Amino acid sequence: MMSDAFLGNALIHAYGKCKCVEGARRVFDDLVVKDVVSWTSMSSCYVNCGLPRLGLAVFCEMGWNGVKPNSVTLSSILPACSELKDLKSGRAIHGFAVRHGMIENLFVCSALVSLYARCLSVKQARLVFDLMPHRDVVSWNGVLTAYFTNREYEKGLALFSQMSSKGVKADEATWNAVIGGCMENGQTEKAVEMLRKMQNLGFKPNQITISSFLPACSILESLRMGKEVHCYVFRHWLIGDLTAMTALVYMYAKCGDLNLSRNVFDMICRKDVVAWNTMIIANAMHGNGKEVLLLFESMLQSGIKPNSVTFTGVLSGCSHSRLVEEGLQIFNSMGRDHLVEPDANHYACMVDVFSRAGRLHEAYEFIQRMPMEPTASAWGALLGACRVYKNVELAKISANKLFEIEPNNPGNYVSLFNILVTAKLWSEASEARILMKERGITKTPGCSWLQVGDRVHTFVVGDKNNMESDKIYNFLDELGEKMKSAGYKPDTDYVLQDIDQEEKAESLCSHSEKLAVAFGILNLNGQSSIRVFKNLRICGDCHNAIKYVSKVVGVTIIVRDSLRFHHFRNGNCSCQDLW
DNA sequence: ATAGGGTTAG
Repeated sequence: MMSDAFLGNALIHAYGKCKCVEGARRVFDDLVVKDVVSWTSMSSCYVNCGLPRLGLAVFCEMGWNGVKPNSVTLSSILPACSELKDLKSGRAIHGFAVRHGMIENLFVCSALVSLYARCLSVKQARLVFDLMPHRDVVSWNGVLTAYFTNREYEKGLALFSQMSSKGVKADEATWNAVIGGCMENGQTEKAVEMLRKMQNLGFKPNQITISSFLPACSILESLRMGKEVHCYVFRHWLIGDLTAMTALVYMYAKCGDLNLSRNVFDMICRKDVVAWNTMIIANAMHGNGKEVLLLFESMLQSGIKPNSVTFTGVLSGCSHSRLVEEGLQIFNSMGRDHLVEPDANHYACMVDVFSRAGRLHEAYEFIQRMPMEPTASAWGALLGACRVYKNVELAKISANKLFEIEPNNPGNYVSLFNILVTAKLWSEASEARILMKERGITKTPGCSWLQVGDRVHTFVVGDKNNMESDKIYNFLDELGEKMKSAGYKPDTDYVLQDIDQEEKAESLCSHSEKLAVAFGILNLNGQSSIRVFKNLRICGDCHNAIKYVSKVVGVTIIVRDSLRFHHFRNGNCSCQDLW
C-alpha cells in the first residue's frame, strides 16, 4: 500500500514514460487515495502505450469513483477517442468541457480539432479552431492535418504558407505534418522537396520525419536516397526507433536490396507485429518462401500474435515459391489457431498458391467455394497462371469475370489476347482486341528504368533516346552471340504477342527491360549486381534472355516487375520460372 | 506531479 500520493503519481508518470504499463498499474492499484492526477496519469499511460481502449476505461472508472476530470485529463483522453474513431465519446467529452468551463483551454481545443479532423470533417475541425480565443503552433498543426487527412491537400498547403503571415512560427511538427500530408496525398516528389526545405531552414528531421518520409524512397525505389536517410538515422541515434527502423526494412526490400533489409531487421531489439510483417512481406516479394515460413515460426515463438496482414504476407510467400501444402495448412490454421478469419485477400492469395503451382482446377474450385465475392486479384492470379500453363478455357472464364469487375484495366485484355494468340486462336484473339478497342482502352506502354549514380535512366521499347544507344545495341548484339552459343533461343511467340504495330516491327532485342539491363551492365562501375524496375510484368522471352545474360556476364541482375522481384544469378531466376 | 499537433506492414 502506498499512502504518498505525490510519490505514487510521480512513479506512475515515470513508468508511463518508460512504456512500462504493468509497473504503472501496480503503483496505481497500490495507491490508498487516488486523486485526479493519479487517474489522469494512469489513463494517459495507457493511451501513450498504444492502449487507447484501456485508457478510456480508466477515464470512465474515474467518473464512477466521483473524481472530476480537469482540463489535463480531457486533453490526454481525447487522443484516445481520435485513435479509436470514437466520435460518441469524443462528443460527450466536448460537452463536458463546455459545461465545466474548459472550452477556452488551448490544450483541450487542440485535441478537439484533431478529434474532429480524424473522425468527421475539416468543417467540424475548422469550427472548433475558428472559435478558439487563442491559437498556438500546435492548434495550427492540428488544423493543417485536418486538411491533409481529408483529401484537401491544396488547401492544406495554402494554409501552411499563410501560417507565418498570421504570426505563427512553424516548428518541427509542422514540417512533419506537411511531409506526412504530401505522402498521404500521393505527392511523393513534393515530399522530397519539402524535406529539403525543412533542412535548409535549419530544422532537424526527427524519427517521425524519417518514418513518414522513408516511404517516399520506397515509392520512388531510390536506393540511393534511402541509403542517405539510413546514414542520417545512424548519425542521429535514431536506430532505437522501431517505426523508423521498420520503414528502413521496407525501403531496402522495395528498392531491391533484401540483404540490407535483413541487416536492419536484425538490429531491431523489440520487434512488434508490424516489424515482423514487414520482414515477411519483404521476403515474400523477393520469392523467399522458405524464409517466410521460418520468419513466421520465429515470430510465433517470440510471442507476437499474427494479424491479418501477417497471413497475407505468409500466403503470398507460399504462392511465389510453390509451397502449396504449407500454404494450405497455414490458411486452415488462421481462424482455428490464431483467431484471424480469412478475408477476400487471403482467399485470393490461396488462389495464387494453387495457380502458380499449376493446379489450375483446384484454384478454380477454390474461387467458386469462396464465402464472399471473389476480387479482381483472385481472378487475376488465375488468369496469370493460365498464360504460364497455357489453359485457354479457364483463361476465358477468368478474363470475362475480370472484364466485369474492372472493365478499364488494359492488362486483362492484353493477357487474354496473348493467351489466345499463343494458342493460335486468331479470330478469338482479334475479338478480344476489338472489345478492348470498343471500350476505348489502350495498352499501358512498357517501360523500364534503373538508377546509375544519382540519375534514373528510363527505357521504352526500341528506345534510341539514350546518349549511349549505339553502345547499348552493339553490346546486345555481341551478347546475343555468346548467349546463343550458351543455348539461348529467342522465343518468337512473344513477338507475335505484342499488340501494337510498332512493337510488332521491333525485334525482341529492343524490349525495354533488355535495354535497361544492357545499360546497367555497361555502367556497373565495379559493382556485381544491377537493379532494373519495370511497370508491367516482365516479358517471357526477356525473362529467359536475362537468365542467360546473368550467366554469360557473371553478374546478379534483379528485376522488379509489376508483381514481384526476380533475382537472376548464374543462369537461374529466383521465381523458378513462375514469372 | 498529470496535457494538445507529426509515424511503420497488405
